[in-house]
Amino acid sequence: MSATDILGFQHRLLSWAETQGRHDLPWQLNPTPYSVLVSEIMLQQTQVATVIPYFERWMTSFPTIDALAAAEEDHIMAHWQGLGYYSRARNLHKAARYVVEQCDGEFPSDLKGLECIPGVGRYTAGAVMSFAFDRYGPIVDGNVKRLFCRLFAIEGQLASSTVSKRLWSLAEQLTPATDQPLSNRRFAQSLLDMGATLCKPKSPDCTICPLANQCQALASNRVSELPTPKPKKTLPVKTAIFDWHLVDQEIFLVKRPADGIWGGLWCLPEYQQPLDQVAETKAIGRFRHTFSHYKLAAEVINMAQHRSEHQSGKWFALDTLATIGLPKPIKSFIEKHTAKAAD
DNA sequence: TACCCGTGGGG
DNA sequence: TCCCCAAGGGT
Repeated sequence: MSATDILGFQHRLLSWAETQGRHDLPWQLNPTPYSVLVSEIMLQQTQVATVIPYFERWMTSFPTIDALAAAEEDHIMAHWQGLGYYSRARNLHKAARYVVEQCDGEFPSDLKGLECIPGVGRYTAGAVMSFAFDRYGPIVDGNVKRLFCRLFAIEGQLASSTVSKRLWSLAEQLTPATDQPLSNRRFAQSLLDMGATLCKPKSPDCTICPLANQCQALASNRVSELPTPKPKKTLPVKTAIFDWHLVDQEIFLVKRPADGIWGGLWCLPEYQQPLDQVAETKAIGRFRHTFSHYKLAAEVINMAQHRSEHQSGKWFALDTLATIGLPKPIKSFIEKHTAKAAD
């Protein structure tokens, strides 16, 4: 694109966002590097409406990066419970300690420095640059990918290195330099707003799009075909057995290791063995759950002799479960099977 | 590169 | 019900 085309793009985009963009999201109110980081991590692969109440609670409980760095992991996980992708919460804790201990409490204000923070990749580094510092920080997220793939009629898998390089290259070119009159913060927000509310995955509003004139997908009637959809795969089904011990309104839970699914959360003890190899069991119930990459068919039983094998386990009073993090399906199962006690 | 990592909204 | 996919990062 010529320099004139780039300026035209930037001005049409920002002028549209001035009236049609989002200006009242909680993390737009008084952005600091810390609040921007928290919101960006929460927003990874998670919808805005879902994040808002989590963000509000988080900033109330952990208002500063020092408060977060000093917090207990269980307290942190309790605040993340239900958001999913729990490594984000653990990384955010690491990030706080990193900035406090390695950076003297001061956020790096350049892309390279930001990408050294645990859980911060190229997108998030650009977002912090733009939103927190109002400086040059190109961003390529799902919204930008969709918008650019249509504007420039880019075909091919989004995950491929060629498409990825092309998208980042475009973002670097189209993002205004730090010292230009255009605000980097407003530019980044406008890109996201355009992708999220106008250039939507399904039924985009091309008739009122200020960029329709230069949209190559629209010109060639390929808007619905771009970006190129991912090849779909059928999810494998895994089975799991969970052990149920409920005595005097207390339940026995085990803290899951950090690396696997539901890392860092408290859960019913899990067993992989076939059920018929376990003696003296009582059926409690079953549930199904779909993850991003597999389906889980779970059975919950009571195995009297197995509880003592879990040194890491602890008993929790049912009315204290809100103070720790539990996997959503486990929490739902416990609530369902202890509901009668509340009446 | 492709897989792992959650949950919920909306068509 | 099924499917896509959401302000991605780590490995």
